[in-house]
Amino acid sequence: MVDVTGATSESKRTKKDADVGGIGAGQLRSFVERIERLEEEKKALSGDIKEVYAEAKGNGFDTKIMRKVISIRKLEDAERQEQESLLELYMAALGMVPQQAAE
Amino acid sequence: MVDVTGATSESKRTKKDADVGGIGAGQLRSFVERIERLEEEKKALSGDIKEVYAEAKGNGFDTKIMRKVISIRKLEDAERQEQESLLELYMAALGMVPQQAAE
Amino acid sequence: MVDVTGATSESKRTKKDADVGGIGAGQLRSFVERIERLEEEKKALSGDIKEVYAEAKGNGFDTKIMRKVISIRKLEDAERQEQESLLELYMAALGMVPQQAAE
Amino acid sequence: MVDVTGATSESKRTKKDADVGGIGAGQLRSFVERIERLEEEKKALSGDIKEVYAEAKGNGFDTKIMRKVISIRKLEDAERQEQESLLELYMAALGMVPQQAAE
DNA sequence: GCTCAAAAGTGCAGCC
DNA sequence: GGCTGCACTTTTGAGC
Repeated sequence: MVDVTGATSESKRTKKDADVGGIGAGQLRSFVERIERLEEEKKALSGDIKEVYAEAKGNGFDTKIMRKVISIRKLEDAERQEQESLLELYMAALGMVPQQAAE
Repeated sequence: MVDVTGATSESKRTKKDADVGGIGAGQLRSFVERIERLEEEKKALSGDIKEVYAEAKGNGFDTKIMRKVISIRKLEDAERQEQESLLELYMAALGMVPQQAAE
Repeated sequence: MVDVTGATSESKRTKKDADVGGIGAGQLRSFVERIERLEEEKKALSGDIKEVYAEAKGNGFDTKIMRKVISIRKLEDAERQEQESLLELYMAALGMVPQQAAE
Repeated sequence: MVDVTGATSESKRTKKDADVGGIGAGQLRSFVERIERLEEEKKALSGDIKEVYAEAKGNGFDTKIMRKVISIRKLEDAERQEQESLLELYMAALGMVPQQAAE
């Protein structure tokens, strides 16, 4: 049998579930479940977004254009942040402290 | 100027923010903001997942294999759901009604 | 004028069709035509598939269920391949070499 | 057991593989296999296309731009066909016969 | 015509 | 740091 932990173990004693391959299988299980839980939440959010688009369409809006608008706003936001980080860089280079870094 | 609402308006009165193009711009704004909020939450979850992988890696696990394991589990889950929907389909084909349709 | 070859050329002499932008335009043309030919074949196959479904429907089969069945078979096949690649991954992690890599 | 043929049968005798649900299961199997074969060929072609792109990249071409070029050519071709079919329509309306369909 | 699912294209992260 | 492979997004096509 192979090491299902995915851990780079060197002993590979394969004792029991709680300690397989020299590294905690229970720990691995924990990581995997946490990730799967988070991915489910992501999936749920995707569903929510889909619903909002559906609702918007039901109110006569063109979702294709909406998506475009949102993507543009995202781009602009990214640019803005880019500019801000550049500004901070300049300020740091000039020995200035940022008034208040936005959290 | 073009109609940025994406609404299938015919009047395009462009009065104020609350009513552009014959359909509520405020309503559109609301939809857009809801979507952007949800997308932010998704992004945050992606970050969380990334962190978990990093933590796992810090504990000696091979993230590449972990990802593979998770993808397989996802596949198995997908197949299970497929089986269920197929069963429903067969039942429908046989004129049977589902005992209780899950809401 | 811009470089339509897509090649990372530095000269941009734009002599003739056989040599544009310092890199063979004829070569590019060849690649493009090969791709377009392959895509046409793909499209033809899609048409063939459509025809088979139509024929099946003409013989009294429910194409919706057929599609479902086929998708499930595909899923099962995908999972099988996933399992195999996972096995390879495990073996690699254990420093084992594959007996013989299937061509 | 349910009717796996997907056929809209009313008898559902479920005799054996060659005749399930009143309609030929063997026939269904034939349809399914034909479709799966065609889909495999499609997949193979996708792989071929991928290879051509890789080869082009290896020769210094920018595949992203290549894809753009190809998509534009496809669009232009669609437009051209649109024009031609319109022309044919006009000619038919005028009682003219098409000389010979352009290759 | 609208909705939904499959396919393609794009962008990103991990790896060499 | 370039590249391959992967995930997400977008687009296209089929079904109802």
